[in-house]
Amino acid sequence: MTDKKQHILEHALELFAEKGFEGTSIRDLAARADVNVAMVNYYFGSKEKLFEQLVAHKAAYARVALEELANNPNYSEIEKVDMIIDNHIKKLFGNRKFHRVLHQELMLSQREALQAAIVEIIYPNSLIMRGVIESGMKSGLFKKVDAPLVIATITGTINQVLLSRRMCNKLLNKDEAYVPYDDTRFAKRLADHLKQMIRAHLLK
Amino acid sequence: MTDKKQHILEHALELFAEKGFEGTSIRDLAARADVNVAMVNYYFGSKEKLFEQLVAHKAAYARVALEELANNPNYSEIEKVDMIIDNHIKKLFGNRKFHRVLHQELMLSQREALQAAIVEIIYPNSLIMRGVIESGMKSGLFKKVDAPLVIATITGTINQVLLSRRMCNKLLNKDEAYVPYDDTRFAKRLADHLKQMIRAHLLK
Amino acid sequence: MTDKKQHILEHALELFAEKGFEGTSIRDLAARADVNVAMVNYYFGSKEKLFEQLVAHKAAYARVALEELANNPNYSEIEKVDMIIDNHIKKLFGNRKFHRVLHQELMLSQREALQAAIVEIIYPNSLIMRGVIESGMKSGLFKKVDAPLVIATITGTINQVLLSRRMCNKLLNKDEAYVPYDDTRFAKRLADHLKQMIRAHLLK
Amino acid sequence: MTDKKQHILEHALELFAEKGFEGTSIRDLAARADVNVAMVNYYFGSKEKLFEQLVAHKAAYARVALEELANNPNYSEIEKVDMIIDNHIKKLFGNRKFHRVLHQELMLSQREALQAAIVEIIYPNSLIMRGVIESGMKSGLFKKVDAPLVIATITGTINQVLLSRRMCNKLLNKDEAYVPYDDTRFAKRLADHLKQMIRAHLLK
DNA sequence: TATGAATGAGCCTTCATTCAT
DNA sequence: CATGAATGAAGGCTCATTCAT
Repeated sequence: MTDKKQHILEHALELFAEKGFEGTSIRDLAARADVNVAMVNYYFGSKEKLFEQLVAHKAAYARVALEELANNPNYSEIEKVDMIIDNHIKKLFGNRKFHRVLHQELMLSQREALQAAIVEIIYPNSLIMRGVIESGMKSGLFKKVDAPLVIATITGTINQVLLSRRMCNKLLNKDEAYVPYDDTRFAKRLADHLKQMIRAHLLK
Repeated sequence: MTDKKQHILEHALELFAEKGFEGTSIRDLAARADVNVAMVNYYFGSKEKLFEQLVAHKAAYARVALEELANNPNYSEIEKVDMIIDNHIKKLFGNRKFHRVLHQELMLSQREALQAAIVEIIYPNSLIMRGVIESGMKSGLFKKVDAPLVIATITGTINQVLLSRRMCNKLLNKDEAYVPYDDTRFAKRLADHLKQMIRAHLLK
Repeated sequence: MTDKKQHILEHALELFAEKGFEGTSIRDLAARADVNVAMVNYYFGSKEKLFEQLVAHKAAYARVALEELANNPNYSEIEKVDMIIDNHIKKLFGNRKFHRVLHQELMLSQREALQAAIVEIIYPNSLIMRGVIESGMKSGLFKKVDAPLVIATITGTINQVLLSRRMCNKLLNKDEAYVPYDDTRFAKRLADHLKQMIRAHLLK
Repeated sequence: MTDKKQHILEHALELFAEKGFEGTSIRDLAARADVNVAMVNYYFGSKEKLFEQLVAHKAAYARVALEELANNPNYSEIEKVDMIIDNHIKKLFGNRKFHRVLHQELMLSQREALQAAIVEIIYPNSLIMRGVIESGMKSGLFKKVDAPLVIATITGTINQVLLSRRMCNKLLNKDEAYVPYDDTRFAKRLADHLKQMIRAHLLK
């Protein structure tokens, strides 16, 4: 992919995250990326296709494998859960703009095809988490729990603080200027909370 | 409020939930509610004000008596937590369209005033939950936990399954036609998961 | 005519003078006159008809007779010219809002029928002036002059200072807040100028 | 400036002169100039800015060398006045559409910024005339006169016949089809009237 | 007589997109 | 490969007017 396309995608991500798909105009985008308005259609065909390419392009990050971790026999299931939590927080915090864009789309009932694609991006990680949890249950290390909902808890808790900074800050009693996602202490705090809770829930 | 206004608000809620604020045009809205396009501006002044009124109107439901529950001395803190979970699931499931609309807006960095209003709607519930948890910690019933993040877990878990039916079904291995939110067994399943996990996390 | 109609016409005159016909909405008008928007159509049938009635109603003032003066044998023609000038200034200054409305319409090539009506309002006065001037020429008191253009000079000079206060003040080196039309000294100054010039032009 | 812009401006001038600023819609304008409705905003940004550019563009004609004439020592003041009158009539007759547009705006109390711009266009000419008259008074050639009002007479007389053809024809006893502004004999007649009158008024 | 509610048409503007170069 | 020019469609909104009461 050319640098220019990369450049446009990068700025598009920001704008979509800030203003949503409909709220972002090609003019906005061209202005922000400092390219001609015709460039977008020239490179991507349409605004919608740009959006799809953005998802496809950025999705790469999501496909870095939790898999290895899941298959590694050197760790116990509970250690794997801990690592998954750490890994997940790090990844989502680092890609929070993209993550917001995904969730915006997921929430709407338009662009169904894209939604399916997004699910395919997000779901594999869930599957791996599930594998670990079920393995833990089978081996007798974990209690019998509702694995899908445990996963919903892990991702849901992270999303809850990730998707709206305003809401997050209110919850944490922070002032509006605080950016929790750049604060490694907050990442640790969140990870600790999740690990502790999930351990209490899973371990016999 | 007149029936017509109610009527418009009801349909607007649907559309906003499906297509987002920007994605919904006044013409869409008028067509869905079967009124003249000028009606919307006649009644509400502008699309934005319609949205605000929608939030203000629907927000009424949110001010139900969680507070009474929290202050009721007949229940222990852990019982209160259970009840809060049940109450929360019921309330959010029943108003999921509105809830989706709120979260869409919350995710974007536009219409700041509206966001602040939304926070004011959602936050009080968090505050009450927090009071219960802290009371439980003080009384020695609960372990020392990160109360704000416990709340994030409760609301985040519910949101995770609520905000995207497609994602939820995928997670649960259900087919696409399944509507978990109308299935009381699913509500119970979710409540059980949350209660069990939160109990494990909170109780000494 | 009812008080209410009068009331509406009065406020309509102001608005039309300030903002023009197209620039004035029935809503503006209803708000300014503090009546229901439907009143205007109820009373006058349409915005255009209101305008026509406004012209017809206010035109009455214009038909107060210069005639008597013109036919009065006790005055010489030059005395009559002086009186016509004084009379004209007084009348136009006193009805400057209406006069502005007339000239706005006269300048546009819409509402042709109305234009004809406006000409009929203004023209008679010209005719009388013309009679006086021609009588003066015939009696040998006046030089041979271009009577229609003399009239154009009298009315044109008054209009020049009357139709745009901003331009008038600039010309007179007055600040923007000055309202020349309420200042009797300015009326006298204008009359003196016209009389002196017209006398120099007419008298042998 | 591109041909297309010129083209639009030309037709816009016509329409504004016929129907006023508010009375002219962008659709009218696009239809008359045979361009897309979006073109106007593409080129000018808004209807109001189009108008401003129209004024700015056409105003160029107004900055002709009246000044040189006024400063030319080879002519006496009365000769200069004569030349100013000729020059003024020629200029205004030749740009009567533009001139009507200016006066329409000048008459209304909206778009104040534009009015100020218009005054800046028209006023310099007045200033030059004034300089000539005052110079004549100082040199003893002219009587003591009210210079600003002499200018009001010159411009006012021309405007009086210029701004409404209908009124002008009525005054001149011409039929409605007559176009005085294309008739050089009428221009001469008007010039003769003004020169003769102003001479009688000014010269000792 | 008087008016709040309702409407279809039209307003200016911006949109995503296409095209000629 | 890149882009300024151009466009039809749609955007939110206001208009004068009508209607039921």
